[in-house]
Amino acid sequence: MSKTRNSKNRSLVIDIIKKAEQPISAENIFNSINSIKKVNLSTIYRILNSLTNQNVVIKQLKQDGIHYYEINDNTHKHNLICDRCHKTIKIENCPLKEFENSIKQKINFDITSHIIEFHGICKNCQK
Amino acid sequence: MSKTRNSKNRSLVIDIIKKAEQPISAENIFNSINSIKKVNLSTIYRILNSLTNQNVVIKQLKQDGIHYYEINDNTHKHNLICDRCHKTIKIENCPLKEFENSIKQKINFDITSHIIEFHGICKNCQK
DNA sequence: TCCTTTAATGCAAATCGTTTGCATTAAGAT
DNA sequence: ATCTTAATGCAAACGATTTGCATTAAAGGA
Repeated sequence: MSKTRNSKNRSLVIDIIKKAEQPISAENIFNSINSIKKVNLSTIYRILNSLTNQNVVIKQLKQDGIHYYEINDNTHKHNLICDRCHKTIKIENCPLKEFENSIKQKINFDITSHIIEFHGICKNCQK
Repeated sequence: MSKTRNSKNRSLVIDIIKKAEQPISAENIFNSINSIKKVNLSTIYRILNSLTNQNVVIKQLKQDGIHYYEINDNTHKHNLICDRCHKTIKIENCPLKEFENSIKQKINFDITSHIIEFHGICKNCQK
């Protein structure tokens, strides 16, 4: 294994993902950094893949065909995506723990991971 | 609205998706049809998009970056994907109904749809 | 049945997010 | 300060899907 160097871009990317507080796309990160200094998109992708492999961030492909990244704080969370304002709301408790247990008991399928995409309309946008 | 014609390819595609009994990709369908008669991939995509818009089939983008199609029988189901044999197991009852209600009550977010991707190891492959 | 209309198709090129090869630059260990 | 090699920029490639355009073939009416 080669050692990961602490490049400026790498820490910039981490900072931006942290600040975002929502899953954020490569292009978004690219734009954020580019407003400060010039970077190449492929650099962003390489950094993101490295961060993903090292479990620093979690990568999820959403139904819009774009990968979104968020900090991996080792808690299992899900997001609610508002289809009107496109904001994402974090929810802390995962509703599927018991379900996964019951599936294990019923049909002996061992669920090791799950990805959910919730869509709907947030409180504000319902007005 | 223009009227959809009952082309041979269209009904072939529907048949193949039905027979598959698993979510199936455009390329899979393409190969199936091509073993019988010559078709163009873009034709398959056009048929699939038409079927999706007419709610005849349901389209889901999975984490592998490929769209999978299954017949829409208007029941809400989910699939368990075995990461070893890559088979898909259908599960009939959705575990998220109560959860969605509780979210509505707690934070007044109105969940209109959700997509789940369960991964794990099936009964057979655990041996 | 033959005509007419227009949806369906084939083909090639375009799209879009992401990845890769290669030459250059710069971390960070010695 | 020097050396090794990870990080970067740039352009080209990638793979799934879409699109433009010319051609073919359903399906309704004469």
